[in-house]
Amino acid sequence: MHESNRAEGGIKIIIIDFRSPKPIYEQIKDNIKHLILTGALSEGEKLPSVRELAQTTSINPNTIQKAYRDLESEGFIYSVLGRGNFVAAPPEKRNPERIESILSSVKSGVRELLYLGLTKQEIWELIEKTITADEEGKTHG
Amino acid sequence: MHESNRAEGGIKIIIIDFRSPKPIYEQIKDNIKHLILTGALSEGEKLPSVRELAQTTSINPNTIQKAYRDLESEGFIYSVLGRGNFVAAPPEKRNPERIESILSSVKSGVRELLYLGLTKQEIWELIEKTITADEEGKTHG
DNA sequence: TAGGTGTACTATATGTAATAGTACACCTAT
DNA sequence: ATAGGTGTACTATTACATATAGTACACCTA
Repeated sequence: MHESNRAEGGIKIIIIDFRSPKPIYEQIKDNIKHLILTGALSEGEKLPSVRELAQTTSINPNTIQKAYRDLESEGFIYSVLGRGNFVAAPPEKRNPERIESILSSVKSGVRELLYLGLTKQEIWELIEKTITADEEGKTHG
Repeated sequence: MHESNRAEGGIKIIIIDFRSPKPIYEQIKDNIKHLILTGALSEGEKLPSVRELAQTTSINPNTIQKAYRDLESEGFIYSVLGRGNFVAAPPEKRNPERIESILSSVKSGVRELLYLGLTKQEIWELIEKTITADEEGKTHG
């Protein structure tokens, strides 16, 4: 099992599965997005540099840069030339198109869960359980 | 028996975006899955043949076949040699691994919706609205 | 100034996706 | 038995995405 991880300098953990059909840069994006959305990474916090993360994960710097570039264009992080990449602030205004896009995939997932035999109540509980767990995990001072 | 369960007018709706980064066979899979999960296609109903769907969508038969093959291996449809492809029955036993996999992506989506400013209540309502809409759309005899 | 940083660019190798074509076994209706 | 439709399995080719390797440059900080 090929996996790389690292915990230091502000980022908790990055796990890559080289055998997954999902592109490496997508896995990196999902990893960092998850850390931000769950509050494991706070606004303004510094991410590992392109070269550092490339070394610690044994992944090509170009691949790391592509992940960072995407994350920046999606508003999750921002880059400062010569300094590094940092966690951005959550959006202030709502983006209806983006919301609709994500909502669509969530609906599809819920439909499939119902198809697999789960009830609405079960689904609500399973989702809410982890969401509230996220809240607990955030830095509360 | 002059009237058989033919796919008159064929299948309801198959929409392909040739400019999408998502592979064509994935789009076909998602389309058919959606029709099954929403009840637009009922158990036992016949799907368009590989060659017919290839013609009506202007897509290579091999691409259609790949979509059908995947859907069969995932349990949504079943193929009968010489007769065609048909909608399978929903699973009887629960598949914990598969449920966990889908649940994971649903959670990620919900987390991102919260990040985008939606509240739990809003998300519950938006999801449940379409789910119940699906129920209304099914053939109720 | 030196070293770390983001960024851009070319080039190459690999795998997937999509197409085109052919062939065969099976089912149904005639 | 025959003809036509069906699923299925191949080969081959083209196009594109992914990942890698290497180089170069502008910027920031100590």
